[in-house]
Amino acid sequence: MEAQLHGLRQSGPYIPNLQPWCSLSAESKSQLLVGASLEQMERAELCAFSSGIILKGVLGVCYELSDGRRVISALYRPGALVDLRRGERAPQGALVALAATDFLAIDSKMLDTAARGRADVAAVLIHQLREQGARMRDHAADIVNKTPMERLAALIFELARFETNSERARTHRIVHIPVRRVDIAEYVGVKPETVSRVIRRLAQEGLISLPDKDHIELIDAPMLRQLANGGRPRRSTRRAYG
Amino acid sequence: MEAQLHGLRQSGPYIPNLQPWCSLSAESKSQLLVGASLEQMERAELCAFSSGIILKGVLGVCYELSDGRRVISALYRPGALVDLRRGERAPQGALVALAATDFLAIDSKMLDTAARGRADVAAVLIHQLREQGARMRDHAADIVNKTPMERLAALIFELARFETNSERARTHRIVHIPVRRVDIAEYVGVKPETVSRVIRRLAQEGLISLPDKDHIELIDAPMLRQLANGGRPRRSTRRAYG
DNA sequence: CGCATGCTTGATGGAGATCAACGAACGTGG
DNA sequence: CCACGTTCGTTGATCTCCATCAAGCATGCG
Repeated sequence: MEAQLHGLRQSGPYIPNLQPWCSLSAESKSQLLVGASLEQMERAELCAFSSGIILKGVLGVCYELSDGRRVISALYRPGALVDLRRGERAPQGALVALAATDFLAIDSKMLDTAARGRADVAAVLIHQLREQGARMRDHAADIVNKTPMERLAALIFELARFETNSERARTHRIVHIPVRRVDIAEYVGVKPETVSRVIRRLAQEGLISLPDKDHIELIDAPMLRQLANGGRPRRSTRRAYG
Repeated sequence: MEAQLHGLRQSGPYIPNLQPWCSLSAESKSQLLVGASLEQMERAELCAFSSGIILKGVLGVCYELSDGRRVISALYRPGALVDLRRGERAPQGALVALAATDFLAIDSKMLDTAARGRADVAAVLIHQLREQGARMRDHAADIVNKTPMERLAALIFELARFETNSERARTHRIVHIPVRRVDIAEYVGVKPETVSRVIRRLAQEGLISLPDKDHIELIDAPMLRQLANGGRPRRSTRRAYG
């Protein structure tokens, strides 16, 4: 329950060999590493930094409501640039590890300086911010007015895009679920019990299968995609073909 | 229901005299205006452009689900930079006017060029993208696991930050509601009937008053803020003090 | 007026939260 | 090896809040 802040350990910070970052020039990379630190975090561990790059694992932005409810408003996958700063107001929500995670914490001022001085850094920054804005809009659309089944279907496709399972997902259509059921529930806005029931029903209806608790195999991906997009006949027709 | 695309009319495009834009240099302003067009849109009118600046009114990003459900995943207020582009994939959601709106459509390539060549444009772009990302995270947290009452309370504060009522909001704490009830419902993820009931209950409990249908007066702003943050005793206690 | 649009109110049912208990996996220590 | 505790996931039974359906108003406009 109680997560603790973590000091940096003795490991060499490095720019990951992932999508947007590997194309940066050597000078840009080394400039970003000035003042950067490699944070190796356990699950449920809070992160005090507000900008950086995910090297491995999953981070989430967690809001704690006054009465104890927790919600997760954003997920960050490996390779994602995290930048929680906002203009005037103080940032809201806490950056928390949802799994064992390596995080390259980048000094915010250095990030700004690099973006101002180097065109490739600025391009990557703008690209990342745009991409994440689009993902947040998609996510908001997913959770605003969809049934739990549709939300989970959409989440499966979101997790399928994670770096970790790009190979397996493409070949065997197996999606790794890197977070706990509770985190899924808090991200899509249902209760863990409902997550469990919905996944079971998706398997019963033949859309997915469950090799183990951490993996989901896509059996009928087109149908699942249609479900994620809100394409259920009319009313939810749960046991229509039961 | 059916919105139609709109051609540009004969009016002079101009950079608005609003917050982030008025501080740009004259050269940057004139460069952004190359290829820009002033779109004057009626309510429910679609916008074919994916980047620009709102001069007046409200725009929303609207997702149409396969079975006819509509959701609004983002709101843009006057002064906001709209940039719906995403990296690889095609942008999702349609830009639609939720009220009579003046929109300065900016050519996407020109926006990129200006951001690449001019530091002040890049700074504004990055600032806007960060700000909107933060707002989207807040919004996702608002709609994920909150009661309709809490969602509406949060929405009132979001609308209070709109440019239109900055003066009245500060003096008399009166918030202008620029969109229809249906749009509110589709944005916060409830039905119009529920919006109506919740607003009535907020007024009954003395948190707000309703001068007319388009305005909300904040009577007990701290309590409303606490409600928006999820601070309801335990269970919703609707008729507890009936 | 006659019709359309938008907002509100009431009555009802159902989907998901809630409460409670069980089961599986894992590590620890005797 | 087994007893024990913890964590996480699952399953079942009940309840309640919101969607749904339906109708009633107010306003605007031809």
